Amino acid sequence: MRSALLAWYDATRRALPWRAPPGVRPDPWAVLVSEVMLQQTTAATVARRFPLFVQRFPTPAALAGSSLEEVLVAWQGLGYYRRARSLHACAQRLVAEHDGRVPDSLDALRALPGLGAYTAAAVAAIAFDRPVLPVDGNVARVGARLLGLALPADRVRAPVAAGLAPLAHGERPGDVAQALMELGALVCRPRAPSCSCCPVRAYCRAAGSGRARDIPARPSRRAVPVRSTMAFFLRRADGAILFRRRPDDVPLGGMIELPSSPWGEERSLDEHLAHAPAPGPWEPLPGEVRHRFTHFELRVRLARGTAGVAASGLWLAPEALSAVPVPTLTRKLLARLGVVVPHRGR
DNA sequence: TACACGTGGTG
DNA sequence: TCACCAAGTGT
Repeated sequence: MRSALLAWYDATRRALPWRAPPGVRPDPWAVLVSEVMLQQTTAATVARRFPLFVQRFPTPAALAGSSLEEVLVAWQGLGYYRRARSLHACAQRLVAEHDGRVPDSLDALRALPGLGAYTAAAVAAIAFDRPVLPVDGNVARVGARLLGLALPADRVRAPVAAGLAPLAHGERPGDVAQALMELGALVCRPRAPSCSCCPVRAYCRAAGSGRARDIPARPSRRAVPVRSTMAFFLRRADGAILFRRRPDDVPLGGMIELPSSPWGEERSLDEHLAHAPAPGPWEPLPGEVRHRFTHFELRVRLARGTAGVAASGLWLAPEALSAVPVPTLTRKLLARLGVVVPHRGR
């Protein structure tokens, strides 16, 4: 089973930007950065963004010596922005406590900000060939099928970790980990597993009984609540647009947005206008912009202010937006208003 | 433990 | 259009 898996990996592995060529020891910092980026983010997205990021921050010292603002700018569009904050803190810890290098023990990795059980194990295995098996969503699914565990998806990690742990021992534990993840991404997919192409089908209890598609069981979904707001667009004669910076301790913390009323229940126009950044008049625009966050949907109506209205805040020319962190929501609103935002790395 | 936390691709 | 979901972590 182990050798069949590795043989398949050697023959079909993708040349992803963070992967060292076969037989070459990867740069542990690059592995760490890639694993943090890959948390709940697709390999295709990370593949586009990773090269520029490590070029910009090639070492822990380079990232630790940059401002959080610079890191957030480089992280734009990747989502889960707390990861960028954690990575910044992580780099500073590496410089302060580990001589600017990534430690090679599981315990030391696990103690770093932003590295949980999965990522610490992944870095230990992939960068240092430690005999540990990181269990991510792919490995959990692959393992649940191999072992025939008909449990809900959010309960399979522990039994899979126990059942597959022996695979981590022996040669090339890092490649075993990546092979299982690669198998989950390419063959043992969530909805349409290609069991007929699977290199370890002979060892799979779910495939043997034709149940692969139904394992693991899907947990039931709850309805996604809707919140509403009104965003205010004010543009000066010189082209500058009024923005504000979100506080550090909220979602999208430290990032740039249009002034808006609080996100919440549906409100009347007058209630929204009470939160406008200037007296007005304001011209409500038709339609709304919908943006889906992880756990709620935000519906944004837009109002355009009259040129010449006095307001204080963060006035930025569109060209200046490349130097500040702009989340996708703000980008979407500006696009609706006909403002194109420059963006690196997309 | 359950929930908060972003975004883009996909069928 | 829309639900699903992807190399999870912190609280």
